[in-house]
Amino acid sequence: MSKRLEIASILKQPPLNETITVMGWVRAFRNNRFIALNDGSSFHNLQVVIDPEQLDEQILKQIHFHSCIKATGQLVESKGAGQAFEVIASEVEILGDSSPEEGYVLQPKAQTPEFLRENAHFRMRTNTFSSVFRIRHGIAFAIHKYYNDRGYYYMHTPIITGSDAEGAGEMFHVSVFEPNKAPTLPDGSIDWKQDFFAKATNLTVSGQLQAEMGALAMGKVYTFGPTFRAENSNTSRHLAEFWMIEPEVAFFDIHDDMDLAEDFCKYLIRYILDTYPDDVAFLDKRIEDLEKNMPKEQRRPMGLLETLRFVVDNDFERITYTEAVDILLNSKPYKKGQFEFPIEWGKDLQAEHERFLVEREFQKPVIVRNYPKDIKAFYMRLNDDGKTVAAMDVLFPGIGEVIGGSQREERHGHLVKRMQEMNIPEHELWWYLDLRRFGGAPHAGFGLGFERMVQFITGMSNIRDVIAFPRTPGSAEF
RNA sequence: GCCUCAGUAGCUCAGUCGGUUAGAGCGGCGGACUGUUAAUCCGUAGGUCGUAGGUUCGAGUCCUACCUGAGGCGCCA
Repeated sequence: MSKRLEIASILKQPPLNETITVMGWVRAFRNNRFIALNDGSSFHNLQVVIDPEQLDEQILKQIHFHSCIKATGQLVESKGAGQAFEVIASEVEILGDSSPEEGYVLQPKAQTPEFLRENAHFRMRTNTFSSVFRIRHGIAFAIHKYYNDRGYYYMHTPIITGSDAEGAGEMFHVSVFEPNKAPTLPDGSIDWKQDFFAKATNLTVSGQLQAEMGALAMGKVYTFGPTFRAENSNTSRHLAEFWMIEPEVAFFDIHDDMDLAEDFCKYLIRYILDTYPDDVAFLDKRIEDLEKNMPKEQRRPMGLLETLRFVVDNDFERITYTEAVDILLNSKPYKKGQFEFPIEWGKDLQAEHERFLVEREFQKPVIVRNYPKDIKAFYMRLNDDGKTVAAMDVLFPGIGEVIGGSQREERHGHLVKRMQEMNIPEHELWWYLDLRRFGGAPHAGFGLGFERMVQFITGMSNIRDVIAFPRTPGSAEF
């Protein structure tokens, strides 16, 4: 019996004229004779050629779209034009039929992402989704490689958190109480002291505060883990469960932080361009085909591949919030009254404003820094002007904010004052304040939305299509 | 949470001004095919028109509510 080989390794080093065994899923079956087989090891298929007259009729009938088969035969140079090699099968075995008659619904044609999302248990068998998930893996790997190569330590921050003050929106509660059976105090409120952790707990919305402990001891750390937000956000850029990367670095100021963010983004894109060129090329072609049928104004200004290369090859634009406001106030859409929301120093930039800056004014990624303190979180470092904080957002074309970060407030007095102003209970974050009282240091960090980066690199328009199991309001299937 | 649009065969869609038996391509099923590239060709089956009400002689088509999905906004990564 010949050894089973993966298609990726066969294409890399073809064992020509040897008898080999391959296993995989049928992507196409043409002319009763040609099977395009894919085993996921590579974007590419291997053609298996069968002789319908020699093959058992029962087996022939089970060679359906996405049936799983095992084929043994000689690897030869292909007589056809579409591929270099093919296997002349002497033996074919059906490992798993996938009969449409029994209800298999996927078809060998373009299918909508919405339909495939409803059939998410099968969608990785398609070209598009297998490419997306190979690239997703590649980005995850590159993240660890990037930080490991630079002396950062990977830190696991808690998924269940006891602090209610992380300041990043609605949280999912974690409790062992049965609904409506929770013990209550005389005033009717729930007695969390009787719960599993003897306090109210939630799923984490950020590992940043804990990562700061690491940075102020180990110097350079990063987290990469699941993050949960119970916000009722219904957009193509939001998930209730997503993955976030949060580097946190001692002795970094806001400029070091921006340098890291830019270098990191470019590294990830370059890594994927270098490592998964076939998958990127396919996704590039996919978007080109999709946009053929769209009106010009809805198309991207550049193709996917072109956009990725452009981001890698050009410096990100860096401006302050105050400069951004000035640019917007002098912009054509503002003067023509085309913005829906007002522009005024002190108000947060709306999506339409960010989009103008990134897609019209600069036409490249933009880092906006030094936001008014009143629209940002308590832990961001107050600038000398007393009005702004050392915060920065990295804005990408198409998907908006990919990174949000800041230099952290390391001065104990300043931090306490901010917490009081913003009604953050000091006793809950006693340890966070202690980090400023004992051996504190300037430090900075940011959070990168993993799925948003995957979205950007793959060009998928909905974030639900770059995570295997999307969790969104009203939806937790699979 | 707000706004807009959509829901017709397994999938993607067409269905005119409210009018008789609801249409196509793909897929399925049956057949043909020794070089195909989402193969092609011939034949064939398949629909309670999202759900519930309402208007009307008559509703896929008009109205109301709800459900589901998409896009945009807000919130954010």
